[in-house]
Amino acid sequence: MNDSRAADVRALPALLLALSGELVAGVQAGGTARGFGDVRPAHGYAFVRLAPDGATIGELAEYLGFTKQAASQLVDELVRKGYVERRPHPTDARARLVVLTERGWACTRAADEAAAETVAPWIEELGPERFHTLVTDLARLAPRGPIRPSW
Amino acid sequence: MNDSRAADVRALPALLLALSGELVAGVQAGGTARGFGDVRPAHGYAFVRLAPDGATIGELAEYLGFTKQAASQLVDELVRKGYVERRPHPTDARARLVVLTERGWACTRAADEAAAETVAPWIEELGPERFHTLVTDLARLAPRGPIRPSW
DNA sequence: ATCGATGGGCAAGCAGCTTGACTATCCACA
DNA sequence: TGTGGATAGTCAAGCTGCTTGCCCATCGAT
Repeated sequence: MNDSRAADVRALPALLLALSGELVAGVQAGGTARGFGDVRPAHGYAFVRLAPDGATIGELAEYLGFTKQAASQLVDELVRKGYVERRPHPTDARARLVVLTERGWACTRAADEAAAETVAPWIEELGPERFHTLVTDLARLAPRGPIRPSW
Repeated sequence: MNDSRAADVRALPALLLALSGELVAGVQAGGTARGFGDVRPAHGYAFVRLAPDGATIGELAEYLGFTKQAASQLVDELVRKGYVERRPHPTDARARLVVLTERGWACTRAADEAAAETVAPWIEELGPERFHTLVTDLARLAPRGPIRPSW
């Protein structure tokens, strides 16, 4: 009994990493197939923060866990590729609000579709009930902070 | 019903990424606490391939999914830090076998401990049975290939 | 009006990976 | 048996994405 628990503990890390790796690869591939091959996974994490109402460079940097300078460069690249734009901040003349363009929203939707596509066979494999249990349990375990690239 | 399934599908990616991010962070922190702060997550993936019997540079490169040159540099760094050593290959004079040193094995054990430590509260939260179900289900879904850094 | 704190850009530097060219060795075949 | 293409690995150079250090403009408390 305790042996099997130890075996579970030993197996879990690899399983978790393998599965989340597969998810990232699936989203990447699905995004490319839909014409968004020029966004890297790190951009996806940024989109999550920018999606609802936009964010300042500083907020984005904090969310991603890197420097403002790096966040600014990342935004430069996304501006160049047409996914976001910098607007004047409504209440603070120092700050600028970074928001998604229409293409940015399209990319976000494509990523959601690609994710759903990647997950679909998992539902197939486990069946809806057991899949629901899995999601519920993961929800109990997962921290609620920002989702960052983890390598 | 179908609504709740769609909600599950939408929630799963973030949960999976959050949890595996937490795991990586936990292993990293636990490794640092045990005196192995100079290994990056990418090194960990290499250790997995090197652990049983060592590997050649080419095998390691293929496993990690990058070039032989990059694998060679990674090994250089690990040699410099005392985690691995290059030995002559027993049957092929062109090749060299990269194997873990005693410190490399110690680091591997520390990583396992740190992973177990990170996972422990999860068992606490779900209870042993439900945790076992979780691991079983993940095992049915996870691909069986190499574990690579995914960002 | 002043001054420390905050938002963010500029420039340089560094780490980790890729590409291309090269050497040493292997092994299949004439 | 020796010759030639394939393979293991390294050297050197270059690129990309991030950090560090510095700067200016604006904010807001006094």
